[in-house]
Amino acid sequence: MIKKLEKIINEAIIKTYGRDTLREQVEITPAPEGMGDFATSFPFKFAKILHKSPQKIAEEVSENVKSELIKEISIAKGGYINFTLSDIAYKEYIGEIESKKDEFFREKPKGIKVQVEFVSANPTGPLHVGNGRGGIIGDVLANLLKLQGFDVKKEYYVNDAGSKMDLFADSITYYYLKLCGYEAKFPEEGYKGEYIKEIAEDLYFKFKDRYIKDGKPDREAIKDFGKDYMIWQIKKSLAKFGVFFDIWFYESSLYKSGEVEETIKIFKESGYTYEKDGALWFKSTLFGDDKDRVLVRSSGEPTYTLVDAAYHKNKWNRGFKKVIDIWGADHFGHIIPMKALILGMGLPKDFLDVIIYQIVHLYENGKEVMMSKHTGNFITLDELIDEVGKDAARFFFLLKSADTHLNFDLTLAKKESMDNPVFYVQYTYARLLNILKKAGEAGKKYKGIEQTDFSLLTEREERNLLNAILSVKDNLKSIAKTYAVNKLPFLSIDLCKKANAFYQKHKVIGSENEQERLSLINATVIVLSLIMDLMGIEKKERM
RNA sequence: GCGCCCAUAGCUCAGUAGGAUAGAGCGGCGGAUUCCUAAUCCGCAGGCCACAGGUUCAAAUCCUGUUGGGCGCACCA
Repeated sequence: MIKKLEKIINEAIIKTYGRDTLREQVEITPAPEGMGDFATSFPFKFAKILHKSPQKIAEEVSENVKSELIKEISIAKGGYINFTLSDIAYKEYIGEIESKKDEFFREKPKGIKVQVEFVSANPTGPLHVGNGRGGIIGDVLANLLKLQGFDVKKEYYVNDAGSKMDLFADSITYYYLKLCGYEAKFPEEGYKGEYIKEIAEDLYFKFKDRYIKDGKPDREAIKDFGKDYMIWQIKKSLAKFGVFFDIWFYESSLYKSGEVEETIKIFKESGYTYEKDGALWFKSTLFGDDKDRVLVRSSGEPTYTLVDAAYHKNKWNRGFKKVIDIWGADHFGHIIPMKALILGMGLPKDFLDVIIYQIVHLYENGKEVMMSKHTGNFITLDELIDEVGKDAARFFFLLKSADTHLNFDLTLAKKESMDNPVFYVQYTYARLLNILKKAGEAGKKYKGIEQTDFSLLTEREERNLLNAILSVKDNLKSIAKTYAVNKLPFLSIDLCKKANAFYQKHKVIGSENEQERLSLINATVIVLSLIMDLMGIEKKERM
């Protein structure tokens, strides 16, 4: 609806001043209470350019606004223009929602392949709560981008080739050797969690001492076993969390396919490399980095940096035009080098967007719970979901914008889980649905949009709810554009507040404007259902 | 030291790409239920938007500096 109003205003501006160079300056926002339905403040912006007062501009332009969608137009506070919408505007809009349902909010396929890569935690341990935060941001963003018509794929990058994996294998080996009756020494900096022991026990249970030959453990085989075990665990946790990936991409596959070697060649041929101290360096300072980066170590081993470059080249080769990587704050330092690598390989500058989410701090009984895979002292995502439930966990993670720290108070979450806003939204949904159900049972027939007259809905609560619905499509578009998925729960809460305010004060069934109110509630249910689907929150028919 | 993120009500946080009187939840106080789900609603109290300057008709929002908290600055991943 906002888009439509913008168009109407722009036409009026052209008609008034004969030019449209100011087009982008026009913004339509919801009007403050009691000042109509929507508003714009563009006359202030035009004042300097046109050498006229905002008041005058508002007057001149509003005289040229001619649209059946607008019932009333008024000027306030020296230059704001406020609109009151006509019955036709509501009828058209609500009518479309009624007939097309979710599809009304879906944009036409753009034919653009977009990849969202997230979680991508090393398969050296269970997912922790921070991975949950990345998981929900990625999952919901993917949903949102799909709605906007992009061809979206969700991908998990499995780092199964680095030195961390060796350490992981050696940690398992320690317990495995002991189970097989050998002496063993726990590796320095090894992974200490209880799960390491469990993997070793599982390995021993299944294969006894098959992976020890002449007292020497088969590191690769143990690594593979541990990796598969961990990935299986991770997939289970994600499923419980409602997160599913289209593609599981293995780092090791880049070695096998020769793409790592290929990438070295690309960089060497680009002329952006040099040899120093026996290593191959990339001149990333040419692309805004503050130091050059090593691609191949003096030992001949490729660095993580190089492999990541190969990985992103691979993404490009698969036809993605846009790649969104979602990383924890600890990877912050990698953004600039990564973008430099993209440019160094000759890929477009806007190919990669990175979303950084800040650390999740867990609190229990007022004290912070320290989390580290190395000490083994951490709360897993699994445990969190068991404590507060999938819906609450998703909603809570989603609620804060990615770039602010998230304090998750477990004690509070456990104690007050029934006060969690997710229940508010689910309850409201069930309640509204019940009206439609009751109306059906009572034999109340909805006669269709043509038989409704929204100008009859003049109560404050009715207008607020109607206008909130009219903004949703534009809201979703702008949220997708800025990747600000944290606004989704707020959007749903806002809608619910308005719905509940209406519900509390006015009856639907048997009321004078029953037709119009049924239409309003029906549209609210459709919109709320859509937003809950986007967030991956379960819709309950009764609570 | 350098770079980035954060600082808004007692607590947890929003603040729609500079706009009208800065909002919500929780907590506190006071109300509402013969009626579609009270897991609800309405009202009151609570603010130097960290601090100091600047830009603008207009700043919580943009710029500069200061303070406090966090993250990053590897031939780790």
